[in-house]
Amino acid sequence: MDDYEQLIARLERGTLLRALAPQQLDDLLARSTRVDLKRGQTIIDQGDENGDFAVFILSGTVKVSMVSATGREIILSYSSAGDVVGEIAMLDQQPRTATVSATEPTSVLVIPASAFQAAALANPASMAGVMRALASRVRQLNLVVESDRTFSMAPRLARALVRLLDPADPNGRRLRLHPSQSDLGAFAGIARENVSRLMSDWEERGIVRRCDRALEIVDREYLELLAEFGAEE
Amino acid sequence: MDDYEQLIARLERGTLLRALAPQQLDDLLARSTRVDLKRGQTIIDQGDENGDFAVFILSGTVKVSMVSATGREIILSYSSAGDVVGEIAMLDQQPRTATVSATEPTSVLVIPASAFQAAALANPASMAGVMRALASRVRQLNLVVESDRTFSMAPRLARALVRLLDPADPNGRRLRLHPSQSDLGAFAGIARENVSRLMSDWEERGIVRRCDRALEIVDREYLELLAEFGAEE
DNA sequence: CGCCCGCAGTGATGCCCATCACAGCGCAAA
DNA sequence: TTTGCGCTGTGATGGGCATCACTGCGGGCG
Repeated sequence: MDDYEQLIARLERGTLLRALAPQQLDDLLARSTRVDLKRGQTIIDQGDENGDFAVFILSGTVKVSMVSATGREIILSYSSAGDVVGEIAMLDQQPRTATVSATEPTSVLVIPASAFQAAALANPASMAGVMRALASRVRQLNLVVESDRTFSMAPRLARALVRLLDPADPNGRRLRLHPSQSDLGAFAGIARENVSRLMSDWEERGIVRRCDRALEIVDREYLELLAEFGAEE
Repeated sequence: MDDYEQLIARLERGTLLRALAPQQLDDLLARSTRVDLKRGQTIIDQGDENGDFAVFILSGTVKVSMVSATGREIILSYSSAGDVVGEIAMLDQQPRTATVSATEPTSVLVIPASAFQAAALANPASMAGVMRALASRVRQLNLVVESDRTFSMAPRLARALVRLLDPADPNGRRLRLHPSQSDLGAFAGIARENVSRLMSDWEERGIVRRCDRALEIVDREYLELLAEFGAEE
């Protein structure tokens, strides 16, 4: 395994396993398997009963989505290198509620529940990180519910764009990835046509800009205000 | 402390601390303080920075709610004896995102973060229960997002009622508590007036019944189908 | 007792937004 | 090149539901 060092470097960033001691990490890696996904390929399927593994993202990006009873796609989140997905079903032994698929060539580490439990036993302190990660997921979802219930289209789309900003640089104007308008709609909870209309509007008002299929935020502060308060003052 | 035995009995039911050994439980109880709440009294305030405690409910019921940017109330959940609330902020050290207040006379146990951490260190296995509880919260919230985005009023209200059914008996027709129509609206994400309209409709169609301010489910299966699939077939 | 306030019912109004429909457009495969 | 497909822009339409406005009701409190 020649990119072992690289794996470790990635793991250092991750929330799940940050606190593992080196030999525990060795053990975990030995029990896990690396999988390379092509664009569009899924690693977890909604409804699957055998949810006995979690997925650690080594590189690339995945989208976590579900198909509602009416057939509409709902994108819950995008996750990229260093994140863990699929731990919910692994923890509570219920069927998968969401589908995880790669939005670009992506490699992941499939961690079986047994390996996770072994790591938890060997180093209980590492579970604090897991709990923190879960707590922030709950927090994030609370915000989504609030936004869905009280805001109109524009603030919701603004919030979706803010969530796509690279968390690494707090003043950046570049997005982590550039989904299609359909996906943006499924992420923000609005119809695709209205994504188009809002983007046109924002572009001519100088809030965003589009250079060859990529979106760039011009007035980040405006979008953040909109995302937080739901209206321009 | 004469109702000590009773406390223990409650704790046994709880998800948070089920796995604690007796002497660890003693320790946790010694570090915690019991608080009795009157109807309407709050124990956790949205926005509060000092989120260094969680709340274990000994008896009674609380509602977990937040006030959105537009001033509308959003009820995230109702919790009753044996549940734990407020652990999110305790785990991730962020401000409180929700308010917790009693809907009836309620006694709770305030567990400081330090006591929680001590219990975690003393008995790491107990953390598995905490993680499972958090996982099911995430799962529940995913369902709420799905429901908000794809269903119309009636299925959303149906889902709210189903969530208020007593989880203890799986075929029961009685609700755990009987909120006002305003609160039902805030729970289901619809306007109070429409709760009224839907209830009238359902009552004359024999789906629910109202005897002196209390609501009783008549056709539970109908509501469950509506809640799951969004339309009657 | 009478007052007031919170809760419930119900119609009218309007607007936000999903949906339908269709037209360009770039790109990849045939 | 031609065909087809996925993505994008834009108008028209209609319905669902929030909101407003008002009435009635009961119960707690002065």
